Amino acid sequence: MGRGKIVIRRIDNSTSRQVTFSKRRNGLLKKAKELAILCDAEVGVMIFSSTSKLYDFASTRSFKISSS
Amino acid sequence: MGRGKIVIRRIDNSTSRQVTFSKRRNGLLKKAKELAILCDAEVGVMIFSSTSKLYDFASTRSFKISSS
DNA sequence: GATTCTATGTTTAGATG
DNA sequence: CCATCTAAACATAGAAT
Repeated sequence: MGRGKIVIRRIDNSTSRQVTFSKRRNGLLKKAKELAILCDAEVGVMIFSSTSKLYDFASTRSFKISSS
Repeated sequence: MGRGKIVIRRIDNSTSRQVTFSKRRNGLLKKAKELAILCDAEVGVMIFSSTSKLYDFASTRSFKISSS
């Protein structure tokens, strides 16, 4: 993607890491929503930034937990 | 993507919906892992298929929940 | 139910406001 | 910190297996 292949490994430069976090976080949340809608699935995503700020998505108000 | 643009709306055909679920589920989990590694973030994803089968990913063994 | 193929649509790295 | 641009990398619809 973009100008140059990247390797999946922690990004050392903190500025680049923050920018990539912002972009990919939005991308992940978008994909989660699409999966839930397209496939009628329950999807939950939670992301904590390195500064512990939470970004999340849930396809329903809550997950029903039950024993099977 | 693929041969023809798609609209984000529940896929009516159950076979197509199942195939798309399989592909996009893997795509979402992969993106989650990449985000966690690249950006040093905590990421958790849980996906329940329409038959309630669970597929998930967590960047750590557990999330530490605490009041702020 | 997952996987392979391939044309095409989507995401995104890096640079720039 | 977020928005936009562009080219290149990546994800994936549809068909077939």
